[in-house]
Amino acid sequence: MHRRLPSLNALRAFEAAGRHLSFSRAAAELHVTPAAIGQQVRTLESYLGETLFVRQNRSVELTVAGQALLPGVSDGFDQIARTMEAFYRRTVRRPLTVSVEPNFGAKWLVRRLDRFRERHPGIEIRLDATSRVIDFTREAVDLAIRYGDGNYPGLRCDELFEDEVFPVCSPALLDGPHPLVHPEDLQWHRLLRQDWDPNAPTWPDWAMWLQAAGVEDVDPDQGPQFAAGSYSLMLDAALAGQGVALASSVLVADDIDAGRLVKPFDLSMHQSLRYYLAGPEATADEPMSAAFREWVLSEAGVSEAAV
Amino acid sequence: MHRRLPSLNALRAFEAAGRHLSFSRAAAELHVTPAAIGQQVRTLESYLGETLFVRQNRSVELTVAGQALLPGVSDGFDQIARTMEAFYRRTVRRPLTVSVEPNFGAKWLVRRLDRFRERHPGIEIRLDATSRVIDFTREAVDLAIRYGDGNYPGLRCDELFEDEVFPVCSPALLDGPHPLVHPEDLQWHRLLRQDWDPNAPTWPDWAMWLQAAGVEDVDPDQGPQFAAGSYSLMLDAALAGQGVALASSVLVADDIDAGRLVKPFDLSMHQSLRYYLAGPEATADEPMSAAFREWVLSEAGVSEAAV
DNA sequence: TTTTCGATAAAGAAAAACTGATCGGATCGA
DNA sequence: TCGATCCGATCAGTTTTTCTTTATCGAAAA
Repeated sequence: MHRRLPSLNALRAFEAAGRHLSFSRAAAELHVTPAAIGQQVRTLESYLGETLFVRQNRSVELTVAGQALLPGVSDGFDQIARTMEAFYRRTVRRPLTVSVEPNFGAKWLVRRLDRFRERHPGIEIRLDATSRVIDFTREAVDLAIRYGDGNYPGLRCDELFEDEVFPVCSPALLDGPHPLVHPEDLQWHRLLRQDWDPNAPTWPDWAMWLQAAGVEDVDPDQGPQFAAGSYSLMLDAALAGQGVALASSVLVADDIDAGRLVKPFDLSMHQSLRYYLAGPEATADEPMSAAFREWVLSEAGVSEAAV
Repeated sequence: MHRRLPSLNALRAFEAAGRHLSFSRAAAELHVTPAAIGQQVRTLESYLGETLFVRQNRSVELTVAGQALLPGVSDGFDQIARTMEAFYRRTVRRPLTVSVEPNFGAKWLVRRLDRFRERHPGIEIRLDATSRVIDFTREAVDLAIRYGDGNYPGLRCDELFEDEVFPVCSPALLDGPHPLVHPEDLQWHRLLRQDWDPNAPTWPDWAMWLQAAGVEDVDPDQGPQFAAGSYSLMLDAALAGQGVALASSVLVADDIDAGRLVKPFDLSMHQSLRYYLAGPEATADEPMSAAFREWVLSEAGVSEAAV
């Protein structure tokens, strides 16, 4: 079977533009710029040797040739799209179960999952938020994201992030009666404190940070306390301007980017523990696991090759 | 209408591979390497989160998922391919008429036209071999390739080649009893001579070349003569080893590349006349004309931007 | 008249696709 | 049993394609 097909991307651009009778709307549908549509259409016209659109200044319409071409092409893409939809639905789809450290899941992963769904519409993710150690041989878990030292024998393990800990607060606190300029200024503010599960890896506490900062006249034991596992409550308090929290760089990155939180001092405490993605070697190359790993590493800004 | 389609190229690779049950044959069909097919299929599998082929060591077969996906996708591409074929056939297709200087047409253009057809299956070329001056307003000619000075007022004109003239002969003459090493050696060989139409642009003759080479004891008036317009007969004689011809670089480039002719001396006579592609400004941007111009310029090794 | 909207052009950047080389396991013939 | 061969996998590097960015243009709308 010999098919003489033009560039399929050009054909798709033409089809969308012809259906909408607008390069801009076609561009919106395909998530590209109108210029890209224009170029693709021109490529197709050059390939065919025939003008497909009459360009008016504020609109386009199909030429006779374009009208002749559009319906069949639309049908073809429809057919393919229907097949894909059926495939997404009909195939028995085992979800990919990812066990995720709860704070990381809430503050980092779930906000990005939409992008994964967009990229891999065939893969359904099932999240399991826990810090438990996973026994992959016994539990129906495909991958786990954990905070630790990366020493997980027998598992395929990829580093996601380094981590450091530093104070964060609402930007409102920078403007108040006692602006946070030097660490000493913390004496005027409440320190939001996190209790730690004695069995789990912990972060530095305020006493350690204040010592590293060389500050002596701030009481590390004043201010609201939050139970182990209530990290996000503590962050909510910080977001609400109720005090200054010691936070993990990974977990506040989004809030800082958005300007909801600020980092008043430069001093960070580097953590030897990091976030890792771990899973059994045996399933590491299955498409679902591989796709998730590749995606999460690229979201983490780590090219997989560099690991 | 919102379609969630994977990469269309990946889908096409999968379809071909599934139809042939072989990456190699799919690669042959799509004119790429098997490695490319393998990567495209892997991309699709990662997108879908599902293995589509079972790889055996010397063959592949479809998984259940692959079997579910293939028929619908095939149908879609078939539909598009049928539409394209119908479009190529049904649309009233005015051929693109290109008037071409006869020697250039024979020695350069026709050998390359297949590549144009492959790139633009919708455009039919009609060649008109003549050296006449074309009046585009009166004759049904879209473009012309001419040998001249590029001064064609009112026309869109692009330079194709510079030209130079030098002796060529069959490689057999290099090994004979009187090998061609220095211009003086020409005295042992026949000079193939071309008469010129007194009204047309001419090339240098042997007398001019011998003078430039500083050779005096070779008679420029001995050897077979060929009538104006019989340039290709003269070249055939040279190809057959019957003598040495004065040839244009453009018109013998292919024969020299293929080793059928050689250029025994370094001395070339530079020509101020060149090959040009010319056509009316008004139609220069029509898809057919633009496609031909772009193609012929790229074949000539001239990027259109540089003109 | 001025603004706005949609299309266009050129150039450079980003992403996708492909090649080429190498490896490795069946299968086939001797 | 041993090569030789075939087919696919993989990886790095490169080419090609595709896209964005920025600026411009002309008619329609305000």
